[in-house]
Amino acid sequence: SGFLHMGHVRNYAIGDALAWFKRLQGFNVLHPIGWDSFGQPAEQAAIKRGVNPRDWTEENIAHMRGQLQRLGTSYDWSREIAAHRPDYYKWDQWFFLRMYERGLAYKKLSPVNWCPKEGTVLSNEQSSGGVCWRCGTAVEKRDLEQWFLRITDYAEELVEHIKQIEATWPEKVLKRQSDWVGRSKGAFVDFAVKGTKQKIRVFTTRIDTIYGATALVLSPEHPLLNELMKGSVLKDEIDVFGTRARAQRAERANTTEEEEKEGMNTGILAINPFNEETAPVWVGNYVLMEYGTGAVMSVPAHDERDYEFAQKYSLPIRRVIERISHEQEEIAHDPVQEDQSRAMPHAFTDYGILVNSGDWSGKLSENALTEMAQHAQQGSFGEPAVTYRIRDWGISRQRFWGAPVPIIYCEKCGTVPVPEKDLPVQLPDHAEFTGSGESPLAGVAEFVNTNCPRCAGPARRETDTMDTFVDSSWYFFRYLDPRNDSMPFDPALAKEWTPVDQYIGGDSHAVMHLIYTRFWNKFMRDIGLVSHDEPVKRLLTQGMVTNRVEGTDEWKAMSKSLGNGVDPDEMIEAFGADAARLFILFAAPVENELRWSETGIEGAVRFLRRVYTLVWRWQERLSNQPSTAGELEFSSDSRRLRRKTHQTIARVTADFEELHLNTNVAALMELFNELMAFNANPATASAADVFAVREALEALVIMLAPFSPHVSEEMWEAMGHQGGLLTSARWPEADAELARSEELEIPIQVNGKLRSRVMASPQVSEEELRSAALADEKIQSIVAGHQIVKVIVVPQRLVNIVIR
RNA sequence: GCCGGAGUGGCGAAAUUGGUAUACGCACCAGACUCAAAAUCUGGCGAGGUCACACUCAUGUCGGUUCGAGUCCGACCUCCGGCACCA
Repeated sequence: SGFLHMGHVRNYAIGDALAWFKRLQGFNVLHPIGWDSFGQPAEQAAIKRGVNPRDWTEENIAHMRGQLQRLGTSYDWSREIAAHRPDYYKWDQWFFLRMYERGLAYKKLSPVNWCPKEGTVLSNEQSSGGVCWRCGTAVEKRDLEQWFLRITDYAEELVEHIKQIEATWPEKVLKRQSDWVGRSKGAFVDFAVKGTKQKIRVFTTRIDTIYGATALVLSPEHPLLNELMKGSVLKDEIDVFGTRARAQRAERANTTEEEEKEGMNTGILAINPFNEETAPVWVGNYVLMEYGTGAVMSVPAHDERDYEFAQKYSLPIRRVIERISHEQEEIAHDPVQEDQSRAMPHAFTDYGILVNSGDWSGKLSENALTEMAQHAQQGSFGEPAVTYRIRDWGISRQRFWGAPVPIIYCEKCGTVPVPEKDLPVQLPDHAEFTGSGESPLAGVAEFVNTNCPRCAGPARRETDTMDTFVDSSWYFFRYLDPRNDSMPFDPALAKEWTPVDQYIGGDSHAVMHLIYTRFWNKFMRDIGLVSHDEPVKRLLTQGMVTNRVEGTDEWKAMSKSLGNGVDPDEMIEAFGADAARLFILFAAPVENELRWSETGIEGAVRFLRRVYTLVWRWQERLSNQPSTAGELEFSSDSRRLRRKTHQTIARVTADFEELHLNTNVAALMELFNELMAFNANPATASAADVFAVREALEALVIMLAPFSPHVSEEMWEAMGHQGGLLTSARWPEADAELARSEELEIPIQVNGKLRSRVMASPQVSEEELRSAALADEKIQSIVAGHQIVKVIVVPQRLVNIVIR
């Protein structure tokens, strides 16, 4: 939208710190940036202010690039890309054509999510919860002809491959994805319609309860309904019911309450293939056409919804599963008799023992799941089945500022894909922005009117553009090869560099971008562009940066509309980029919400200034040639400083791998505090003292560079590294020997309570430690008069004396 | 309702995965410097208790395991997030 906010700064500060760390360790790091520049903000600006979306976008990019550079981010700008440029979106179109060839991109008329405020169609992922992901407006359902991508073909893999990333992606993201794909195992069962040759197919995950099915319930939108009701006196009434149910469903799209269940008996009878009993066929507003087969068998005894429905309409409730009893004798009773007499206060949804179920009675219901599904298959009235909740990805958008769908409609030849040699299908320079809801491209005659690539006759272009999530589904692969004009990227480069080692973003994209990009990767694998299943090895979901909303107690993500945004440029102006970055990484763990605070950032300024001052105090001594440690005599104080230095290096190095950046900054502050406490005067310090100070300061400055690069670079130079940039320095290595403590303080507990401490050498034996503890004066006075039951000695850790 | 995650000082948060709870920072208090203020420096800072110690209590609540529990187990409470009739 043109301006960075502190949420961006946090994201980039995390990534930049990691890139610095890995480069200093000697790795070859690809650290790119680009612009997801198609989409609504540019189009809104065009509608409201009449500006050209392309100019507006380019200006914003220039501004944001400046902001990023002022923050000192270390991107490889030679790989910068932008989605709205033809050399990028050409490849969106190329991918679309590859999918079209394989039947993975298709057009169909279907009820789609329509945001009335934005005047466009949205995907299911973008209208999760019944509201538009951008503006929060309740979405409506409209029947429109739209382009879809067959993400459902990959539903199984999207669930299955979670195994490959579950150790390195946040659990909550994978959980949401897994729920979104919504795999459920069950069975299809065909119920014959009495007196016709028709069958009604239901999906159930509980085929074990089928002897308890006392009705079938169809969705009001079920396609068979019309045919079955032909000639029935109830037909008109059922139609009215269906229309009303649809209207009500649309109305409560954004409410949280469950709708009252309503239904109507159709008068049709269906036959349960397991027991040949007839069951009435109803229509019900709670049966979704979009899931399963749009028809369910109603088992009131063992399903809460069916129970509620049966209660309301007095349908019979037949219990067919009994709880497994722990008391042997209870099983011996005849459970059928007992159940029939007992009213059920609610549905029993657990597994148990089948009763009242023909030959299946007495079996464990859980085991019957597979057996009954196989039985249905053998009898040709059903089969085991897996269904998914995820729907195909609708990508048509009635917008100008996106990649045109590369399709041409010819009167003679029909739907014709644009030949690859004609890509990109370029956006025109100008269009009318009415905000009316129809794609602005439809009003651009020179765009719409074209010739058919097959017959050369007059033809019209598709005027919808693609969802911007198409652009972002594969962009990180383009960084590998940003100027390639014959392929999206060279597969050899992908093999070398991908999957992405570390991806950083918000968890708001859990079921949008992050699921699309996994899908896209699998498709790219299938056409031979990449060789791995998953695009991203490790994912970090950073927490939001929030600020108080003026006049309230609420902390919300910074945004223009709430007026609680903080401009990074103002922070840079007031405190400097280094302090802003340091504070944002220090204040909280990277995945936590971060509440913005100006007093916090002042603390970061203070720390940097103190380090800087210290470097200047020692500068003169440090610019001389360093001695080597071997020829020096270290005092106990300088050995202590060196110990802290090497302990800190070890700690920071390890914590960086886990992105525990807040504790890293704390560790650097501790090292600095140790340096301040080091009792040596720069004017008179011994060579050994200078060595220890140099070692500590060099380590400190190098390890500070990922957080605060500018001031670190300047301090590096002041320390005598003129001409040798910090970027070419090497990350320090911890010497385990020097990091080891010379003396340990061992806590002594009595009955688990801390009572005293003794000093001991790290080599002290268990026996020595035990006697030292017992010899301690304080311990003796506590223990006196008690019996010592035992003494627990944890080497190098503690002693616990148990007394009675 | 279902599924996740989290509860530690006034605040942001640490705790090597069962071994000295409260590191580091913010805020606050006192002192030094200053005519004064800011900045800077020094010291203090969980609660109770004490001149000061000692000691007692404290990681949402209650219980359990253990020599020892912020960490493990069980029950509960509160907050945050996700999903929403998915058969």
